[in-house]
Amino acid sequence: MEFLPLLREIVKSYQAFDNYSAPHIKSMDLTPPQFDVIATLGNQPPMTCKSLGDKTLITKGTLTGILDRLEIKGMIERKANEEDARSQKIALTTAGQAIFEHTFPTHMQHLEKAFKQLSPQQMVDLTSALKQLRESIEKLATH
Amino acid sequence: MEFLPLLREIVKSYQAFDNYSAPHIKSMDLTPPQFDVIATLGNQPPMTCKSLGDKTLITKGTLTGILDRLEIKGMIERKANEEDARSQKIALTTAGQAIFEHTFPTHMQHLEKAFKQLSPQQMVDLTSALKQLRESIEKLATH
DNA sequence: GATTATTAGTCCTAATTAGAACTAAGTGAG
DNA sequence: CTCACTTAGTTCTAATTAGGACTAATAATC
Repeated sequence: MEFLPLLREIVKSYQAFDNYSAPHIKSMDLTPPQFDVIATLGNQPPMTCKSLGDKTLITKGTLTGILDRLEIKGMIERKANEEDARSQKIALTTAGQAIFEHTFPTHMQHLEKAFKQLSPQQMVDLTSALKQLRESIEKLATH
Repeated sequence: MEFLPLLREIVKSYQAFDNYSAPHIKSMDLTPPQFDVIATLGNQPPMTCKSLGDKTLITKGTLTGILDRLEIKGMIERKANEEDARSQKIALTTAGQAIFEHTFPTHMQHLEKAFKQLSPQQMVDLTSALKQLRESIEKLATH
């Protein structure tokens, strides 16, 4: 049971980050998943739902609703995929692009403050330790 | 922007853990928050919603619904609080206690496997690095 | 080439989520 | 004591969440 403090700390870190990030995103009239989608589409060629879901870690059933709301807000559009009629290409509209250009840098600056306390070396070390743990968890999950 | 890999890794680690943990909890006919509540009440004297929410990091509006469902399942009961008529004491029923005794150790064993790859020292280091980061984030959030 | 299997996305359901409004009950200042 | 303030929980709403059923289209196999 010596792993409990670590587990607890992972959960609390994640939630602390969320509690810090979410109000700022809300002040831009977006929800966190909506911002995530806009940020992922920004400065990228249009992509399929599948690809968007893989990058944002949002499952397909959830993604449909998020895209519906962004479409109503006029920020994204669904276009037919020439190469594969099963799928679509999701792209930012001009309005969505403008939102991206305004909100993305602002939010990155907001987040950067939270990480300023760590040295670059600490960030590298922490990242690689978490990665090792994650990969060992993922290995088990596929069994 | 050097913090992005770390941020990404925190999110992915958290989700990897969730993806590993959730199916096992579901196999015991509970949802993750329901299990969280049972585990928090287990081997503890009855506690108020407030206290339960603080420990599980579940907000009060959410907690009401989770407790409703656990009450319907006969696992918890809400009892009047003698000392303060505004609040209640939440307690495991006999059935809930039995579920706790069966599912808690089983799930701990399941989780332990995921952390076996890390040495005790690595766990301590990782925990303290995350804690430092979290505390610096929390300091900003209170502004 | 026909059949089978896989893939992409939508729709549906049950549960969670945060936050705000609301009620009831305790606390504190005068 | 009385009025303002705080606290505990419920209720409500809009959005997310995962997962399964479903449709349409593509790929794979024989």
